[in-house]
Amino acid sequence: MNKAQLEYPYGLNEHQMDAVSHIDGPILVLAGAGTGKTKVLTTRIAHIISLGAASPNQILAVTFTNKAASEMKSRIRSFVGDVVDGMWIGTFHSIAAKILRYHASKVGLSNNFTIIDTQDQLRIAKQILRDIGIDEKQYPPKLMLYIIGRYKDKSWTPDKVPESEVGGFARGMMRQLYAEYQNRLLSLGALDFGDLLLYNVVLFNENLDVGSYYQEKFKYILVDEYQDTNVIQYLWLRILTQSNSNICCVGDDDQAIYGWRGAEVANILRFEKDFRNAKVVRLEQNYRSTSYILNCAAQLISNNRSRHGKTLWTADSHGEMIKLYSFFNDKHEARFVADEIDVLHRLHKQPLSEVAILVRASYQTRNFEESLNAFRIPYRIVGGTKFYERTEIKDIIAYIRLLVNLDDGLALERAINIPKRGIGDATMQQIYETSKTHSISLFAAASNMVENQTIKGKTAAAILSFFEQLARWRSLLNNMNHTEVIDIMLDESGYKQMWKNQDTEESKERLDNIKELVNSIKEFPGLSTYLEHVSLLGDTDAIYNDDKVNVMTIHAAKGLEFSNVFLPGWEEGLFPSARTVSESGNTGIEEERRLAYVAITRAKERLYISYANTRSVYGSIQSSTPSRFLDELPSESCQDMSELLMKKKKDINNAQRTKQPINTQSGKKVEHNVFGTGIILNVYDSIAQVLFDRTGLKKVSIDYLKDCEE
DNA sequence: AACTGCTAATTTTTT
DNA sequence: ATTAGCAGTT
Repeated sequence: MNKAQLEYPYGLNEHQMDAVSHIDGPILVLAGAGTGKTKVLTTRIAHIISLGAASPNQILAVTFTNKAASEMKSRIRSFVGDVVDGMWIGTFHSIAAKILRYHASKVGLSNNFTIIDTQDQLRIAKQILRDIGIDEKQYPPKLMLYIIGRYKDKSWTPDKVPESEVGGFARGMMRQLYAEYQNRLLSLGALDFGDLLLYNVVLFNENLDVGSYYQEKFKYILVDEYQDTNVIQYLWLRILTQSNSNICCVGDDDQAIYGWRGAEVANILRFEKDFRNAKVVRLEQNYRSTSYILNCAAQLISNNRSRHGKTLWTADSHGEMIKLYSFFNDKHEARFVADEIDVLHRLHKQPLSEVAILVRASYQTRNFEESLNAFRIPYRIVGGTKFYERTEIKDIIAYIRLLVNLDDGLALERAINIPKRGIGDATMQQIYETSKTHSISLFAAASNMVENQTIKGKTAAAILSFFEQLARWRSLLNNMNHTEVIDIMLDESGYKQMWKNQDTEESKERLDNIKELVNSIKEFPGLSTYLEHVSLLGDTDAIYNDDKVNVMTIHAAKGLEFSNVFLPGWEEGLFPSARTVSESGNTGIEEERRLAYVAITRAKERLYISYANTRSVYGSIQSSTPSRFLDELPSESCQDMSELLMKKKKDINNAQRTKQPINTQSGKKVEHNVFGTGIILNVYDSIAQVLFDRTGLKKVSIDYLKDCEE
């Protein structure tokens, strides 16, 4: 324990105390990795409450992820108890949504607007391009959405997009496409993520009374990860701080990794100019990592030019050197990592939850899933295929959206023919046309067309019976618990049956997911509350306290820490990513370097960095050179393990050559000198999983096994 | 309307 | 290596 820490309340050091106690006026806390920034934020809020400087509902704390928000909440709760429930703590988007629901009508919205996800956005974008007659191949809808997203990040409504920014997409029609996109969303009663803040700013600007209400209301504002804010978030904060500027922004310019989605590092770099009389506090003492790890990170990031600059230090010891490895290919790399984790777990008694594999691109996780499986090491992919992005979950949510609002066109489009009811593309196209020409919802259009026989026969009957079912389920909601209604709906609609009929491993898993979904709905008072929660959830945000290895992208690892960290795939083209380099040049390289900095600083004790000489990408094999970032690591903190590894391999090979190869088929009976007889379950890279008669499941090298005759 | 089999595009990172 | 989208078939 550091002596300086004991001299201040709350167990803070001098600089942390500075950041906590200076509550009046703007303050920027430049908090390096592992310097206790969450502690500062939470203690600061507790401090404000204990001084009586503000009541809980006058405090606004914004974060980027739900995870960070709930972490903050629970830590504040430990200081002040349930008072925390009255505070405005949440992501930029959830707070913006909350405000927007209160004042929706003032910006021409209905307060039961739905928040749509990327898939819905994509469908709308495709429709627009098709209707206007623009070739999807030449102008991809994804790119169109990306451009619109960046417009929104800059707070440009369609009429505000500058001429210079219309660009080459669809021969300069971007502004028109954007306007059309906004119109369609409005007619669907839907908002995308970007709209939440966009309409907030419009709301404040066009209704000064609303703006000033919130300016007065929020006495203290705290912002986490300020380096990742974009222009509109910055504007939003500026508006809210107009009457008093008690704003505390915490961030680290060296950890700015979201430039690609519109974040402006400039926000944090010019804080002192934006907020007059701003105090700046630097937190430079790191409480997380050994000095080898810290030196590594510091040396690497010093290659970046645009930064505030700070010097992290630690009172911790050297620890172990950073281990560098080179492998023949990506499979070898994955196998080594799994093997080493096995050693860390069994020999060094490291809990698996203290081990993380952090990758640059999510497709890299595949190899690790395979190798960890082969070693029977439990793992979790954090933020992989997210729960709420699974087909079955999205289907059911579409059904629920219809229960809440029949006019939800996107939901109807999805649910109407799942399970198959015989309502196909051609019919949907007709319904869609009618709804557009009469400006009515898809539901209304379909109902009318069935009634006046524009649609006839089997199709009409199918639509009618589905709509009648919907009406019935909706009426059940009046006198029945909403989870029971969902259960009934899943049965009567034939949705569950559809998966049961498949009867595969996959369909069973889907049915389990459905169960889990229905369970989670129980915790909400009503369906609309539930939908709000779901639509704002970026990742699963589950609380992970079971003992599993964590596999995730570096982006997903921000804010987390682990005793043992593996950083595979440090190759040119992958990390730094070729795409970033070609799109953003040197700025891109610097962002990639910050990403590397974030990755390294996740490690507390042991850090492994590796690259593979060849890697299979798109099914074909590509060779690559080591990442330039490897050259930027200080050699005195690193140890090149490749040679050692080569030697070890050679020894094993030699040993194997002298021995008689044994039959290693699964199910084969074998004998071991120490463990006795057992049965082989599987073999991976000369390591066999054997179920021994006396001692149970063990992993042993096949070199120590011999055939056992019965 | 639903199914089948072929081709082309895809992989950065996310609220 | 997978998958979405498409044309042609039932």
